[in-house]
Amino acid sequence: MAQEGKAKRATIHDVARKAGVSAATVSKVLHNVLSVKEKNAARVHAAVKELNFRPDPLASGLRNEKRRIIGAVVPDLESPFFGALVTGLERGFEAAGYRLIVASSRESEAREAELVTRMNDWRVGGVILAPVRSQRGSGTEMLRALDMQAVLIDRVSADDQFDTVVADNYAASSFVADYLLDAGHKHILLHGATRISKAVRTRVDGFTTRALALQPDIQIDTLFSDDGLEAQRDSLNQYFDALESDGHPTAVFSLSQRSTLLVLSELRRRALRIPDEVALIGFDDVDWMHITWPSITAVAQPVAAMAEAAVAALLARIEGQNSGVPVQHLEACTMLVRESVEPNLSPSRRAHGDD
Amino acid sequence: MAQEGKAKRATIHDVARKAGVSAATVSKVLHNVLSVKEKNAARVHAAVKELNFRPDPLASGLRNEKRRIIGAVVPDLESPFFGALVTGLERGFEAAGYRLIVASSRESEAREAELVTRMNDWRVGGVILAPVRSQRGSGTEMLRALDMQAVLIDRVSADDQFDTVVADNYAASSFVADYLLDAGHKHILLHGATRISKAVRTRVDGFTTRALALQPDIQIDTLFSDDGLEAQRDSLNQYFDALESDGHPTAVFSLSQRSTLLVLSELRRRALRIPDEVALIGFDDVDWMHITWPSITAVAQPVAAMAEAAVAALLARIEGQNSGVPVQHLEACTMLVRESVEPNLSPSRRAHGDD
DNA sequence: CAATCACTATAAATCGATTTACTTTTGCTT
DNA sequence: AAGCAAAAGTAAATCGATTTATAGTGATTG
Repeated sequence: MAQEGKAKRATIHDVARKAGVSAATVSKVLHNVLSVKEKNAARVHAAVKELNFRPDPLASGLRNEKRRIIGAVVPDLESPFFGALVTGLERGFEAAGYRLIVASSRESEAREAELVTRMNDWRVGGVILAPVRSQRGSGTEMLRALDMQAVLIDRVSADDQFDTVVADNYAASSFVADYLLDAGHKHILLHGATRISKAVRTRVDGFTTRALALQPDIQIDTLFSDDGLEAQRDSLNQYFDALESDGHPTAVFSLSQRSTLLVLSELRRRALRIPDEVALIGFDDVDWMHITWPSITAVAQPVAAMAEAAVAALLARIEGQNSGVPVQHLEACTMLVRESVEPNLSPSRRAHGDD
Repeated sequence: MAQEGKAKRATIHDVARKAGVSAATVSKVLHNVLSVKEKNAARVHAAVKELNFRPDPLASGLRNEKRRIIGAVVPDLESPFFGALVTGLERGFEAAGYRLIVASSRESEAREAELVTRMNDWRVGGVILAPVRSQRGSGTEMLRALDMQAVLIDRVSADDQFDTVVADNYAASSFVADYLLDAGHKHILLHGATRISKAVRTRVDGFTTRALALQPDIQIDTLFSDDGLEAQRDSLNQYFDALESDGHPTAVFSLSQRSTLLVLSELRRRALRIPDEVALIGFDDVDWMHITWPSITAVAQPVAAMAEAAVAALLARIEGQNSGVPVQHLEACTMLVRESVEPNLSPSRRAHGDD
């Protein structure tokens, strides 16, 4: 009993011997092939239990062309967004009887390609790739070269070979424009604090297009910086200093979580009251946003829906139900209305230059 | 050329044929065995390159007893702590020539045991397990039963079979006591906002023991709640309401990230100035803490050091350099001094009941 | 010149499950 | 009871790399 763990693993042949049948029969029983007599099946099951047998995935994978394994490559495992995404993917694939292998490219294109190659070595049935940069990166190229099944997610636009899944940044930002203009804002700052990616560009587009359509004379300032914390604080600081004489924006649309953090910090440092003096709305919702005071109105990315869509799309490809042209799945974002934007202010309090 | 990806993968025999040698020789070349003539080695390398050959890990794993693969099981991939931990582990093991497979138990003990079993099936060389609850959970039991090499991390105390790696919660909390008492605080709230775990209990112990030793008449309130957001806000609110008449604590030691968030929120709602009226120090450091205003003084867990220690400990076991009794690795935390605690206040401003 | 040693190289066995191709049983019909 | 199709069972091939046991090749030595 004490040495039980030391004993060599039972193989399918051990089970066969104990059950008095052949290895082939055991294999059939394990795979629910019907052509096995009740009696033998029972003996096999008993032997399996007694010997504590589990098939060796290496051996079984060697013979099979494809395995029920999916690989996921994300740029970063430390961010809550990708953490949640991976969790959702894992849940979805496991429900369908697949295993998920997760790896992080750590924002490196070279690693991304390397991981895709490795996953091909492991004969995964397919890959969910969240590329470092866009769908034209080296990871995607490798997927193409190796002729793998894959779904691209998050930092991509439509692709001519792979299904893609992205949050509907455009519609969400467009809605933010509606919301802020409806609340009476006429001078708005768009603030970004990351390298300008496909997603951020789309957010700016969506907002600006809609805002200008609604109100051609609106004043939209944009401020981007990705130089590290100090430089970012400085640039925000300088922006507000420069404005002092002709009035400040009455609302800020921060384009990422990090940006929201920076803007919030700057507004507090200047003792600008939220939402009275400056309203704030952020893209990306994070746990602390509903707990600050005031709580922050934010656009939540549909992580769960994105994971689900990606799972469904990849499984449809793998299991051959879908061999049509690549589809782009746009998942709708949700705006979580909290306290940092006051709806329907009287226009007078929102006039320009009345400081 | 266009169909290249479709072509069947090259095997070691294909390489052998192309190079005009046997498969065994190719294998030797790939493993840097010296007994191969320069000329043949060169031909093999050429053939490998030409056919774009990569050994099939399934086939090679089948023959070998153990593979250079490590499994990591963490309770949660959405938290920045475990995200960073996993990233550190991955970096460490890859530097040593091992691959890391990551999976999340999603706070379920059953899943934890299942994942450990699965990793054993995959013949990992060892496992890094961050248990859901403690070292006496089902994952650890499974590790024992399967006689696997493993290192336990984070939510554990010393174990009699496995090396363990934990942050030195006791020393850090003890230091926080020094720091707050040195700053003149005499009434302190300890606030927890998660299920009481081994780690949190140690934090309370460390703080209380030290504080009482330094100053026996100190007033330490403790408040714990894990009932969900609203209940947590309520309990904090009630605590402060009840105190109104006989003065409030002049400092709060929040015992987790979430707790810091809740306390911060409540203090702001009550318009209590930080650090003038109430000082705040938190266990766990998160990105937003150095960006709020005022920024939050916090104890940072040594994630990188923990990952490094776990990697080193496991590799030492696997590679047989260490077969001694299990060791507990205590990694020192760092206190990041920011603005939410004012050092060395005059005692008068800190007196009780002067509101 | 035969014998021995050191080096290279390889054929074949091996790992464990799956699957193919084939044999044996069983069940049913006439 | 013979005949035959369907069902049940199995031996052996297979997947691809590694490794063992063995064979070949020179070179060196007694």
